Amino acid sequence: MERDIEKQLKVILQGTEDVLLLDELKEKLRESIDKKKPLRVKLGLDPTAPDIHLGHTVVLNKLRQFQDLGHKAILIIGDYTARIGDPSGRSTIRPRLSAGEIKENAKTYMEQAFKILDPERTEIVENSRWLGSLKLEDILSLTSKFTVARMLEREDFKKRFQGNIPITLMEFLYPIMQAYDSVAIKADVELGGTDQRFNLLMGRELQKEFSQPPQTAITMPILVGIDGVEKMSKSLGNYIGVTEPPEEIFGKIMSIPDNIMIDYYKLLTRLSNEEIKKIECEIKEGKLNPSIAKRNLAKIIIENLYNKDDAEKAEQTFNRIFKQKKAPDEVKECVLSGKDIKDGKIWIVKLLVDSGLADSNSQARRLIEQGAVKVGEDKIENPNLELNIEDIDQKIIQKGKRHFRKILIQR
RNA sequence: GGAGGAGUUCCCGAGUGGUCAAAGGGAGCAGACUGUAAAUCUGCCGGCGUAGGCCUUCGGAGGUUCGAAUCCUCCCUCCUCCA
Repeated sequence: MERDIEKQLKVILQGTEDVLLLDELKEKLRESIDKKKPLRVKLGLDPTAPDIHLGHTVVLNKLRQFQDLGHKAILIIGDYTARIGDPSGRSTIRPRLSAGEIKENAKTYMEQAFKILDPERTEIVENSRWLGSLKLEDILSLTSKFTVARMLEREDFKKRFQGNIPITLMEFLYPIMQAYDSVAIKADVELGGTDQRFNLLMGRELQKEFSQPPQTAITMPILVGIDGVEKMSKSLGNYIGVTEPPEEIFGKIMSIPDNIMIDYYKLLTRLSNEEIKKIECEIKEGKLNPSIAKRNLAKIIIENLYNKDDAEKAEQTFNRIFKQKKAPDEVKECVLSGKDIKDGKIWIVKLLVDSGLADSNSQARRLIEQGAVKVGEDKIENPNLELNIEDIDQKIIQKGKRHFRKILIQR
């Protein structure tokens, strides 16, 4: 029994930032094992954007681990809360979304979340189910349980308040609604990023008000984006989407700064602490080449989202392009038709723009001047060059290291 | 309701009558190098033109002026303070 608890704990605690409270969690596990009753583990996702990225998967992975330990995952689609917008970590008010947008987003969210979760052991609920039917009376009753001072204890609210940056009353309501979700589904555990700490704690408090045992709050570190600086987010453009093609993911992982690699290992793979420590040490001692470690990381991540084959292929493509400096097997095609061809010739600048390799003539010209353009094996140096279409049919045109187009002439 | 402040090129941000397509930083792209699309260094970074040059841009619309991102008028948006 004790060993069982320890075993589960080890998995659960992997990579976590904080557990409130750990002793409570142990008790819950004990009871769960004792009565063979799985824990109800809550994760709320607000469908505020159509795609999920690796940042979201940190917490999804944790939920998956709970599932693998036999617990029940309860995924709350925050279709109602999305309309308010979580103020966590924000310095400004969020733009509000329409019901239609939210519905669309929720759909893709689900599909993508199941790249990680086991659908068999997941319960999905939309929080509009209970939040939507609350009456003003109910809301008054809920809000009466919390004080303004308590709200302002929260770091981001405090900062905004002190910095004279507006906070709407609606935003104050957000944590309360999220807390109410926990009451509604009787959560034993709630997962979230560290920025969710306050919201998770509110859940505990509200559950107590409703005479429920308070949920254990487990927070996961926030994943830093591929720029290595800001947190991963779509709006900052430093993200890797879970639906991106394997080759793209591979490349993006290879482009993360070395110094965040270990964090990625910790948060995006299910390797044990020991295994990760080992990798870290070997890199430090010079036994393991960081680029190899990064390759492995990329493969593990792709394997989780796709499968082993795709991971292998992605690596091969990468090798082809960067090691052998060759075009990949599959190259986007660019079909040229009559209108840009004059007397059987086409201007190189035009070709670059038409194929989408350059945004404008000026840019294309600059690229050529910088020696970034190749047609077939030949580097192009003259921006005024006119190419015979006979010579370039089926050839590959390349911009920089990694952008290729195969030319097809349509007659 | 009253008073004040702000809106600049993808983002941040400098710029208060000509030398402004607009400093600086970031992002992006390219080149060199490498262990990688890391790091570092260098270049490019509104559009059109082979080029001289031309065109469009500084919240919007007008106006003053030989000339405006910069001055004036009106409008729009955002923010702060007082109530």
